[in-house]
Amino acid sequence: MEKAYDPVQFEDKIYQEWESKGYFKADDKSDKPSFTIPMPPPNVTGALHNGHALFVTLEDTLIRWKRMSGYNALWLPGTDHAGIATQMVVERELAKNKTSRHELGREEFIKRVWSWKDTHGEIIVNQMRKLGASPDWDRARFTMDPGLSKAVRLVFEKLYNEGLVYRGTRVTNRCLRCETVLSDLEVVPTERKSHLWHIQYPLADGSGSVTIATTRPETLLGDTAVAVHPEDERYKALIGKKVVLPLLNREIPIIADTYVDREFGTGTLKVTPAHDFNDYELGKRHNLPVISIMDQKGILNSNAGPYCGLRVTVARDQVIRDLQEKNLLTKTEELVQQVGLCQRCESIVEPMMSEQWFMNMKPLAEKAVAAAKKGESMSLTEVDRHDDAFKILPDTWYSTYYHWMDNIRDWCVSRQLWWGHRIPAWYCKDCSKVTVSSNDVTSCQHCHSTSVHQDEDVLDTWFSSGLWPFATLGWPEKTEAYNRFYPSSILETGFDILFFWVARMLMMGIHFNEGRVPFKRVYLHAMVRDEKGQKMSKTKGNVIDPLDIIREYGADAFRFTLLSMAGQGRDIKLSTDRIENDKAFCNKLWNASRYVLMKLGYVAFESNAPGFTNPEPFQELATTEWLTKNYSTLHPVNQWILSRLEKTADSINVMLDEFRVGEASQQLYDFSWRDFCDWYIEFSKELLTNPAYTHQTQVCLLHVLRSTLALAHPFIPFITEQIYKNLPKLPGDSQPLMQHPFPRRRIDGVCQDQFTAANPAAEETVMFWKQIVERLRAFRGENRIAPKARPAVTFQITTAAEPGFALGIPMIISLAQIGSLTPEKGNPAERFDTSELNCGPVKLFISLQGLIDVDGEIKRLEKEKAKIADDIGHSERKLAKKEFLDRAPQSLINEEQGKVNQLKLNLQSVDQSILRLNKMRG
RNA sequence: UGGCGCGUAGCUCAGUGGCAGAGCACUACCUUGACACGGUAGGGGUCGUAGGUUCAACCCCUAUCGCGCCAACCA
Repeated sequence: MEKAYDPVQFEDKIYQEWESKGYFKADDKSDKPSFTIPMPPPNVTGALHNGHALFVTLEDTLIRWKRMSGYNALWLPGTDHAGIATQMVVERELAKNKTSRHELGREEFIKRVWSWKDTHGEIIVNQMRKLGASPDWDRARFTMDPGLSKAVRLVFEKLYNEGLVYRGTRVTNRCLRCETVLSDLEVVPTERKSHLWHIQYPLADGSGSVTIATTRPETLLGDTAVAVHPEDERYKALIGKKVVLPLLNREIPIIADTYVDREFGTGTLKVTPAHDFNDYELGKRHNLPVISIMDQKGILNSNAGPYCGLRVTVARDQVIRDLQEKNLLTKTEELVQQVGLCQRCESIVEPMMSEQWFMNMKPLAEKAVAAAKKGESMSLTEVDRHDDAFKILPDTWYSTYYHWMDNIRDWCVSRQLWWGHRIPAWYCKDCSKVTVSSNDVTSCQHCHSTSVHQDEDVLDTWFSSGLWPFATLGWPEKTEAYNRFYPSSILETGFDILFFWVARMLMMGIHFNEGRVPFKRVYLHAMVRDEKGQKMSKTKGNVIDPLDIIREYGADAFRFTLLSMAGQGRDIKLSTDRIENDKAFCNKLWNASRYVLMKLGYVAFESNAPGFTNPEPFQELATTEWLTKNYSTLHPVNQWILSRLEKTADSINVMLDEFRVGEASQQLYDFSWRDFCDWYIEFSKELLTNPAYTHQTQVCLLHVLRSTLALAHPFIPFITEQIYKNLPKLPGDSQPLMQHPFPRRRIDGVCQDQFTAANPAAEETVMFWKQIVERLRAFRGENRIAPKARPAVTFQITTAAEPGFALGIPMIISLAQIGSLTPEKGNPAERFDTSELNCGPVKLFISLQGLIDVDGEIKRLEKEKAKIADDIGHSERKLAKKEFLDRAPQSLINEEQGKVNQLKLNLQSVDQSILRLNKMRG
């Protein structure tokens, strides 16, 4: 094994091995239980960013864990065609070459996008490999694959026939830059400084005027009414009268509607049904005409009279100038207004009338809510058994989910783009009716005319991603894969696409799979931010490139950082400090492994390495069998580490199941570093010198190391696999670590550990020894006893604690770096050069022999005395309270009393020490 | 405006109704044959604020302040 941990040396090599040997593959015919994660398909345009790194790491950890736990694990990868995003990127490329999609024409443009996809679509996929991702690459799907395209068309047709998809004309959000309509979700409300213009509308009868306040003066050209609140005393008399629309001189009515807020502006509202969602509803209630004043590109049309041909923004300035000239603009206020921006290009979204395809979501949403409610009331294991229920973790997201679902609005699914699934609807030139079909249509189903042409629009990208969990498995065919892997087990993704994607998959999945949910659990992770908590963006220049991180720290360290910071529902502030530390963790594991190998005599590190001889060659023994057979003969330290290992494995299994990944990583870290490295390895150095324990300790070292590597493998797969390769092979060891059984308690038959390792007695014993070591070390530290000094220590022990203490003596001597630890024979109170330490049932007497700074030690003891006195006071006050004695549980009272007794003993010891030291000082 | 989350050591965060924890950073010492990407010891917090419930509150309740996110029809 190489002396230095250098991830670059082996990560790629190991990955190639895994992949080429087919270890990532799921099996359609396996009789193992299935476990499925549909991978959120990244956009083909994308390069790997930290958000991807997070989901890849989380999902890879889960899938590796389940795979090792004996499941037929399928992680189904793929990519998304990402309609607008990809079209935008390719258009930008075209612009660089001074051309445009319009110049190329639709067919040629789409060809270009496909070729772009072919050259760029694999980039991100390969970057995932760098992270160690282990999906079944052979099953990779693309949202515009023939199979998925077929599913999309079929779903559209079915929904149309069910009346859930329909064509309608209404106000929609239109991005003028992208030249398409958008769904509500794709419009990002953003605050921005604007003005509130007060405009006078003269009454038609000449009896005065009404002043309205608006942020969109140019839309007055499309006004079809002025609205006031029916109970507004100021305007009551005007209801039913008419005003003359400034600049156009059209007469429009004054209507009354409670929607109007009397407090805002002037309390009167101009109504422009064609260019405002609320005005549209208002107009519908009052049968107002709808006048569109602009075309789809935002150029004013003939309805705008003299402003025809102007861009909206230009028209606004012109309208304001003209109103000013006519003295109709009475006031201009500053105000902060919310405007909708296009999610993709951040240009202002213009609400305008257009004819689009919509999907009625209510009926589907109701079923998706029912499945959530059902799952919410169940335990995790329970929900896994019901196909009509699912669970959301962390559960704080339920309320958000319900709120959105309960208030769901129809979804505008058509887009005026070229890149995407073309809508399978054909219009007849003769009877002008529409034919919707999943198959290409050559004649009108109504009049049989062959004069038909397909809808020019494509579907919203999310329409196809909504089918992802089942369309990728071959739906509508009931393929073997479909039967085995639907419903999938876990859908893991960022909360930012809960509505865009997760909710839609649930609705579509339940609707098209006989009421069976697409996944049993939804895991939502936090967003990766920079170390200041800001969103990473290229413009801010705070982007940390995951590939740079991997190059510098290795994929494992990066993964471990992401996992340990993936606290639930919170931002992840990524900083390189943290990654550095996790690389140190990997390094620690690496070196601990080298130590174990060295002590097994498996490799010699130095020419003068102490030659531990192997009583039996390790190739010939199975550690678990050996341990099972010899468990009762194991030294408490060996039993202790096996016990710690088992507990850790157990809680890691529980935590991973509950998606408490951060806590699971913490457990792994603490066990590996604190228990295994800091204590067990140190203990083992002493144990190995005793021939009685050498062999069993070697077996334990090997067993614990192997188990730790297995436990850590889902988190940090590369380094663990690499170390594993260097370990002695046991009988039956022909597989790589990634196929090794995951350590766990014997709950489901997958366990390989046959001995019962949970051992509270051994844990207690070793804990006691550790405490003594820590007391002694602290004593040394505080008294500045020279590191090389080896003070002699004697002890007195209670008879209850005596049995077994002898076994701990060499351990304590070794770890506390003392000269000796022997039973106290004389009366230490008579020796001035001895300090006394109280450690529960053991009293330690340390021969100081001029080793210490007497004044310093007295000072320390005084401080300790004060602390103990303080603690005694605290406890005694507590015990003196009648209410406490009456109400607190007896066990607690006993515990408190016991504590006081112990503290008093400690106080005595301290007093004794002070006394002696004072005498010593003379 | 509503919903949710967060405010704990200098920083990043755990945490449980029973005298505050970890990692990093900091200080001192240690180059001990796995590891200086290391070891040992140490300093540091009235757990946002104010009330309440309780024998006991960082934890439960109420109010309040600050930060963040999400959903919203106030032009």
